[in-house]
Amino acid sequence: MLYTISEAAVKMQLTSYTLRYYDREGLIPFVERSAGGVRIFKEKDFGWIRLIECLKAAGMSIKEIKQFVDWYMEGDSTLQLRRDMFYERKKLVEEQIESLQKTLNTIKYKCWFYDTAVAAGTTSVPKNMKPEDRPDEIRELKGKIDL
Amino acid sequence: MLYTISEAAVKMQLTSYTLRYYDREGLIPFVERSAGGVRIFKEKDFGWIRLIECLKAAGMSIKEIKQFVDWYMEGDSTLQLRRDMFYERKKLVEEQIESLQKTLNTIKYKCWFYDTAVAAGTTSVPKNMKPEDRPDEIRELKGKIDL
DNA sequence: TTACAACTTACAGTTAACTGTAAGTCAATA
DNA sequence: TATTGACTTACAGTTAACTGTAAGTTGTAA
Repeated sequence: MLYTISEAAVKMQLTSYTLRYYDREGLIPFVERSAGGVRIFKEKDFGWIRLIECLKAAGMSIKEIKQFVDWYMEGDSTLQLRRDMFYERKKLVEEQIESLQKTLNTIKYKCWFYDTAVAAGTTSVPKNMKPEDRPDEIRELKGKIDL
Repeated sequence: MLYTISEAAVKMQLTSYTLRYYDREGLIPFVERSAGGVRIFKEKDFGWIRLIECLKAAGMSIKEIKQFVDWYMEGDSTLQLRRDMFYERKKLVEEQIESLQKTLNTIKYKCWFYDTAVAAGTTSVPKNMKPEDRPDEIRELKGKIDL
Protein backbone atom coordinates (compact mmCIF):
# COMPACT_ATOMS: atom_id res chain seq x y z
CA MET A 1 0.00 0.00 0.00
CA LEU A 2 1.43 3.36 -1.14
CA TYR A 3 0.46 6.81 0.09
CA THR A 4 0.92 10.41 -1.12
CA ILE A 5 1.96 12.98 1.44
CA SER A 6 -1.60 14.17 2.04
CA GLU A 7 -2.88 10.60 2.46
CA ALA A 8 -0.03 9.94 4.89
CA ALA A 9 -0.92 13.14 6.74
CA VAL A 10 -4.54 12.02 7.18
CA LYS A 11 -3.39 8.59 8.38
CA MET A 12 -0.93 10.08 10.90
CA GLN A 13 -3.22 12.93 12.02
CA LEU A 14 -0.69 15.51 10.90
CA THR A 15 -0.67 18.07 8.07
CA SER A 16 1.38 17.67 4.89
CA TYR A 17 3.18 20.88 5.94
CA THR A 18 4.39 19.09 9.05
CA LEU A 19 5.51 16.00 7.15
CA ARG A 20 7.48 18.14 4.67
CA TYR A 21 8.96 20.03 7.61
CA TYR A 22 10.04 16.74 9.23
CA ASP A 23 11.58 15.67 5.93
CA ARG A 24 13.44 18.99 5.58
CA GLU A 25 14.78 18.57 9.11
CA GLY A 26 16.05 15.10 8.29
CA LEU A 27 13.62 13.14 10.50
CA ILE A 28 12.37 10.83 7.72
CA PRO A 29 15.27 10.43 5.26
CA PHE A 30 14.17 6.93 4.23
CA VAL A 31 10.85 8.01 2.66
CA GLU A 32 11.13 7.15 -1.03
CA ARG A 33 10.36 9.28 -4.08
CA SER A 34 8.82 8.62 -7.49
CA ALA A 35 10.90 9.25 -10.64
CA GLY A 36 9.37 12.75 -10.72
CA GLY A 37 10.35 13.52 -7.10
CA VAL A 38 6.97 12.93 -5.43
CA ARG A 39 7.20 11.43 -1.92
CA ILE A 40 5.84 7.90 -1.56
CA PHE A 41 4.98 6.76 1.97
CA LYS A 42 4.90 3.03 2.82
CA GLU A 43 3.51 1.17 5.84
CA LYS A 44 6.91 0.89 7.52
CA ASP A 45 7.35 4.67 7.38
CA PHE A 46 4.35 5.05 9.67
CA GLY A 47 6.10 3.08 12.39
CA TRP A 48 8.94 5.58 12.25
CA ILE A 49 6.64 8.56 12.31
CA ARG A 50 4.87 7.06 15.33
CA LEU A 51 8.27 6.71 17.03
CA ILE A 52 9.09 10.34 16.22
CA GLU A 53 5.79 11.36 17.84
CA CYS A 54 6.70 9.27 20.88
CA LEU A 55 10.09 10.96 21.21
CA LYS A 56 8.44 14.36 20.85
CA ALA A 57 5.94 13.43 23.57
CA ALA A 58 8.94 12.40 25.67
CA GLY A 59 10.21 15.96 25.43
CA MET A 60 12.85 15.61 22.71
CA SER A 61 13.38 18.48 20.27
CA ILE A 62 13.45 18.04 16.49
CA LYS A 63 17.24 18.47 16.65
CA GLU A 64 17.65 15.72 19.24
CA ILE A 65 15.40 13.39 17.25
CA LYS A 66 17.46 14.12 14.14
CA GLN A 67 20.59 13.07 16.04
CA PHE A 68 18.90 9.75 16.79
CA VAL A 69 17.84 9.32 13.15
CA ASP A 70 21.42 10.06 12.05
CA TRP A 71 22.69 7.39 14.45
CA TYR A 72 20.14 4.93 13.09
CA MET A 73 21.20 5.63 9.50
CA GLU A 74 24.82 5.06 10.51
CA GLY A 75 24.05 1.46 11.51
CA ASP A 76 25.17 -0.90 14.26
CA SER A 77 28.25 1.15 15.23
CA THR A 78 25.92 3.57 17.06
CA LEU A 79 23.92 0.99 19.04
CA GLN A 80 25.50 2.04 22.36
CA LEU A 81 24.74 5.72 21.75
CA ARG A 82 21.12 4.94 20.94
CA ARG A 83 20.81 2.70 24.00
CA ASP A 84 22.19 5.46 26.25
CA MET A 85 19.83 7.99 24.70
CA PHE A 86 16.79 5.85 25.56
CA TYR A 87 17.98 5.31 29.15
CA GLU A 88 18.50 9.04 29.64
CA ARG A 89 15.10 9.75 28.13
CA LYS A 90 13.51 7.13 30.41
CA LYS A 91 14.88 8.97 33.45
CA LEU A 92 13.64 12.34 32.18
CA VAL A 93 10.13 11.05 31.46
CA GLU A 94 9.94 9.46 34.90
CA GLU A 95 10.90 12.81 36.42
CA GLN A 96 8.33 14.56 34.25
CA ILE A 97 5.61 12.21 35.50
CA GLU A 98 6.64 12.77 39.13
CA SER A 99 6.59 16.52 38.62
CA LEU A 100 3.15 16.39 36.97
CA GLN A 101 1.89 14.31 39.90
CA LYS A 102 2.91 17.11 42.27
CA THR A 103 1.22 19.66 40.03
CA LEU A 104 -1.91 17.51 40.08
CA ASN A 105 -1.89 17.50 43.88
CA THR A 106 -1.88 21.29 43.98
CA ILE A 107 -4.72 21.38 41.44
CA LYS A 108 -6.69 18.86 43.54
CA TYR A 109 -6.20 21.05 46.58
CA LYS A 110 -7.57 24.02 44.64
CA CYS A 111 -10.58 21.96 43.56
CA TRP A 112 -11.42 21.35 47.22
CA PHE A 113 -10.64 24.97 48.06
CA TYR A 114 -13.03 26.33 45.43
CA ASP A 115 -15.71 23.70 46.13
CA THR A 116 -15.73 24.95 49.71
CA ALA A 117 -15.54 28.62 48.67
CA VAL A 118 -18.41 28.27 46.17
CA ALA A 119 -20.57 26.50 48.79
CA ALA A 120 -19.90 29.31 51.27
CA GLY A 121 -19.98 32.15 48.73
CA THR A 122 -16.57 33.34 49.90
CA THR A 123 -12.93 32.21 49.95
CA SER A 124 -12.55 33.12 53.60
CA VAL A 125 -14.23 29.86 54.68
CA PRO A 126 -11.67 27.43 53.15
CA LYS A 127 -8.89 29.94 53.80
CA ASN A 128 -9.54 30.02 57.55
CA MET A 129 -10.48 26.37 57.96
CA LYS A 130 -8.26 24.58 60.48
CA PRO A 131 -6.32 21.62 59.00
CA GLU A 132 -8.15 19.16 61.28
CA ASP A 133 -11.49 20.23 59.79
CA ARG A 134 -10.35 19.52 56.21
CA PRO A 135 -10.97 16.16 54.54
CA ASP A 136 -8.13 13.63 55.07
CA GLU A 137 -7.17 13.45 51.36
CA ILE A 138 -6.85 17.25 51.25
CA ARG A 139 -4.89 17.58 54.49
CA GLU A 140 -2.25 15.25 53.04
CA LEU A 141 -1.68 17.32 49.90
CA LYS A 142 1.30 19.64 49.64
CA GLY A 143 1.22 22.88 47.69
CA LYS A 144 -1.56 24.58 49.60
CA ILE A 145 -1.76 28.07 48.16
CA ASP A 146 -4.93 29.79 49.40
CA LEU A 147 -6.08 32.25 46.77
CA MET B 1 10.81 41.31 54.28
CA LEU B 2 10.93 43.28 51.01
CA TYR B 3 12.60 42.27 47.73
CA THR B 4 13.71 44.08 44.57
CA ILE B 5 12.92 42.41 41.26
CA SER B 6 16.37 40.80 40.98
CA GLU B 7 16.21 39.48 44.58
CA ALA B 8 12.75 38.09 43.83
CA ALA B 9 14.10 36.52 40.65
CA VAL B 10 16.88 34.72 42.57
CA LYS B 11 14.37 33.51 45.18
CA MET B 12 11.94 32.20 42.52
CA GLN B 13 14.66 30.80 40.22
CA LEU B 14 13.53 33.05 37.39
CA THR B 15 15.14 36.04 35.64
CA SER B 16 14.03 39.64 36.24
CA TYR B 17 13.19 39.72 32.52
CA THR B 18 10.66 36.97 33.10
CA LEU B 19 9.14 38.69 36.14
CA ARG B 20 8.74 41.95 34.19
CA TYR B 21 7.22 39.97 31.33
CA TYR B 22 4.71 38.37 33.72
CA ASP B 23 3.89 41.82 35.10
CA ARG B 24 3.40 43.23 31.58
CA GLU B 25 1.08 40.33 30.77
CA GLY B 26 -1.00 41.04 33.88
CA LEU B 27 -0.06 37.92 35.83
CA ILE B 28 1.06 39.76 38.98
CA PRO B 29 -1.01 42.98 39.14
CA PHE B 30 -0.88 43.09 42.96
CA VAL B 31 2.90 43.57 43.22
CA GLU B 32 3.41 46.99 44.82
CA ARG B 33 5.65 49.85 43.74
CA SER B 34 7.79 52.41 45.59
CA ALA B 35 7.00 56.13 45.18
CA GLY B 36 9.59 56.15 42.37
CA GLY B 37 7.94 53.26 40.51
CA VAL B 38 10.29 50.46 41.59
CA ARG B 39 8.59 47.06 42.10
CA ILE B 40 8.58 45.79 45.68
CA PHE B 41 7.99 42.03 46.13
CA LYS B 42 6.60 40.71 49.43
CA GLU B 43 6.39 37.17 50.83
CA LYS B 44 2.77 36.72 49.79
CA ASP B 45 3.66 37.54 46.18
CA PHE B 46 5.86 34.44 46.09
CA GLY B 47 2.88 32.23 46.83
CA TRP B 48 1.19 33.67 43.76
CA ILE B 49 4.22 33.22 41.58
CA ARG B 50 4.47 29.61 42.74
CA LEU B 51 0.82 29.12 41.75
CA ILE B 52 1.52 30.66 38.33
CA GLU B 53 4.38 28.18 37.88
CA CYS B 54 2.03 25.37 38.87
CA LEU B 55 -0.56 26.45 36.30
CA LYS B 56 2.16 26.69 33.68
CA ALA B 57 3.35 23.19 34.57
CA ALA B 58 -0.28 22.10 34.23
CA GLY B 59 -0.16 23.24 30.60
CA MET B 60 -1.92 26.61 30.86
CA SER B 61 -0.77 29.45 28.58
CA ILE B 62 0.06 32.94 29.86
CA LYS B 63 -3.27 34.13 28.41
CA GLU B 64 -5.26 31.47 30.26
CA ILE B 65 -3.44 32.25 33.51
CA LYS B 66 -4.22 35.94 33.00
CA GLN B 67 -7.91 35.06 32.70
CA PHE B 68 -7.69 33.34 36.08
CA VAL B 69 -5.87 36.34 37.64
CA ASP B 70 -8.55 38.66 36.23
CA TRP B 71 -11.26 36.49 37.81
CA TYR B 72 -9.39 36.55 41.11
CA MET B 73 -9.13 40.35 41.02
CA GLU B 74 -12.86 40.54 40.32
CA GLY B 75 -13.66 38.87 43.64
CA ASP B 76 -16.20 36.35 44.91
CA SER B 77 -18.56 36.75 41.93
CA THR B 78 -16.15 34.59 39.87
CA LEU B 79 -15.76 31.72 42.37
CA GLN B 80 -17.74 29.30 40.17
CA LEU B 81 -15.67 30.14 37.08
CA ARG B 82 -12.44 29.57 38.99
CA ARG B 83 -13.74 26.29 40.44
CA ASP B 84 -14.70 25.04 36.97
CA MET B 85 -11.29 26.05 35.62
CA PHE B 86 -9.51 23.94 38.23
CA TYR B 87 -11.74 20.90 37.57
CA GLU B 88 -11.11 21.14 33.84
CA ARG B 89 -7.39 21.50 34.44
CA LYS B 90 -7.44 18.48 36.78
CA LYS B 91 -8.91 16.37 33.98
CA LEU B 92 -6.32 17.60 31.47
CA VAL B 93 -3.38 16.92 33.81
CA GLU B 94 -4.69 13.42 34.53
CA GLU B 95 -4.85 12.80 30.78
CA GLN B 96 -1.35 14.21 30.35
CA ILE B 97 -0.02 11.80 32.99
CA GLU B 98 -1.76 8.85 31.34
CA SER B 99 -0.32 9.82 27.97
CA LEU B 100 3.19 10.19 29.41
CA GLN B 101 2.83 6.75 31.00
CA LYS B 102 2.20 5.27 27.56
CA THR B 103 5.19 7.15 26.17
CA LEU B 104 7.29 5.76 29.03
CA ASN B 105 6.22 2.22 28.13
CA THR B 106 7.46 2.65 24.58
CA ILE B 107 10.76 4.09 25.87
CA LYS B 108 11.11 1.13 28.27
CA TYR B 109 10.58 -1.23 25.36
CA LYS B 110 13.34 0.54 23.44
CA CYS B 111 15.65 0.25 26.45
CA TRP B 112 15.20 -3.52 26.38
CA PHE B 113 15.49 -3.56 22.59
CA TYR B 114 18.82 -1.72 22.61
CA ASP B 115 20.16 -3.61 25.63
CA THR B 116 19.61 -6.78 23.62
CA ALA B 117 20.97 -5.25 20.41
CA VAL B 118 24.12 -3.93 22.11
CA ALA B 119 24.74 -7.34 23.74
CA ALA B 120 24.41 -9.04 20.33
CA GLY B 121 26.11 -6.30 18.32
CA THR B 122 23.13 -6.10 15.97
CA THR B 123 19.47 -5.08 16.03
CA SER B 124 18.43 -8.25 14.22
CA VAL B 125 18.56 -10.24 17.47
CA PRO B 126 15.85 -8.30 19.38
CA LYS B 127 14.00 -7.64 16.11
CA ASN B 128 13.60 -11.35 15.34
CA MET B 129 13.10 -12.55 18.90
CA LYS B 130 9.82 -14.41 19.36
CA PRO B 131 7.48 -12.79 21.94
CA GLU B 132 7.68 -15.85 24.20
CA ASP B 133 11.45 -15.44 24.47
CA ARG B 134 11.18 -11.82 25.67
CA PRO B 135 11.04 -10.92 29.39
CA ASP B 136 7.49 -10.81 30.80
CA GLU B 137 7.58 -7.07 31.60
CA ILE B 138 8.59 -6.35 27.98
CA ARG B 139 6.06 -8.67 26.38
CA GLU B 140 3.28 -6.77 28.16
CA LEU B 141 4.34 -3.35 26.81
CA LYS B 142 2.49 -1.79 23.91
CA GLY B 143 4.18 0.45 21.35
CA LYS B 144 6.74 -2.03 20.13
CA ILE B 145 8.49 -0.27 17.24
CA ASP B 146 11.58 -2.24 16.22
CA LEU B 147 14.16 0.17 14.84
C1' DT C 1 -2.71 15.43 -25.19
C1' DT C 2 -4.60 18.54 -22.46
C1' DA C 3 -6.62 20.02 -18.19
C1' DC C 4 -6.10 20.37 -13.45
C1' DA C 5 -5.62 18.80 -8.82
C1' DA C 6 -1.93 17.65 -6.03
C1' DC C 7 2.58 17.59 -5.76
C1' DT C 8 7.44 20.03 -5.47
C1' DT C 9 10.93 23.70 -3.42
C1' DA C 10 12.18 28.12 -1.56
C1' DC C 11 11.22 31.22 1.44
C1' DA C 12 8.46 34.30 4.29
C1' DG C 13 5.16 34.61 8.22
C1' DT C 14 3.16 33.12 12.79
C1' DT C 15 2.89 32.16 17.75
C1' DA C 16 4.35 31.64 22.46
C1' DA C 17 7.31 32.73 25.82
C1' DC C 18 10.79 34.75 26.70
C1' DT C 19 15.43 37.62 26.13
C1' DG C 20 18.07 41.57 25.24
C1' DT C 21 19.07 46.63 24.35
C1' DA C 22 18.69 51.61 24.69
C1' DA C 23 17.61 55.57 26.98
C1' DG C 24 16.49 57.30 30.94
C1' DT C 25 15.28 57.34 36.38
C1' DC C 26 15.90 55.92 41.19
C1' DA C 27 18.27 55.16 45.48
C1' DA C 28 22.08 53.85 48.45
C1' DT C 29 26.64 55.33 49.79
C1' DA C 30 31.11 57.94 49.78
C1' DT D 1 25.46 66.11 46.58
C1' DA D 2 27.62 63.38 43.23
C1' DT D 3 28.39 58.85 41.68
C1' DT D 4 27.02 54.53 40.21
C1' DG D 5 24.66 50.25 40.05
C1' DA D 6 20.04 48.66 39.77
C1' DC D 7 15.88 49.91 38.47
C1' DT D 8 12.22 51.67 34.83
C1' DT D 9 9.70 51.43 30.01
C1' DA D 10 9.52 50.72 25.10
C1' DC D 11 10.58 48.03 21.73
C1' DA D 12 13.30 44.90 18.94
C1' DG D 13 15.31 40.19 18.62
C1' DT D 14 15.37 35.06 19.48
C1' DT D 15 13.94 30.20 19.31
C1' DA D 16 11.18 26.22 18.28
C1' DA D 17 7.95 24.21 15.67
C1' DC D 18 5.26 24.83 12.61
C1' DT D 19 2.19 27.27 8.80
C1' DG D 20 1.34 29.52 4.60
C1' DT D 21 2.38 31.37 -0.18
C1' DA D 22 4.30 31.62 -4.79
C1' DA D 23 6.04 29.69 -8.71
C1' DG D 24 6.66 25.84 -10.98
C1' DT D 25 6.22 20.38 -11.90
C1' DT D 26 3.92 15.82 -11.86
C1' DG D 27 0.58 12.49 -12.78
C1' DT D 28 -4.00 10.88 -13.71
C1' DA D 29 -8.43 11.04 -16.10
C1' DA D 30 -11.09 12.54 -20.03
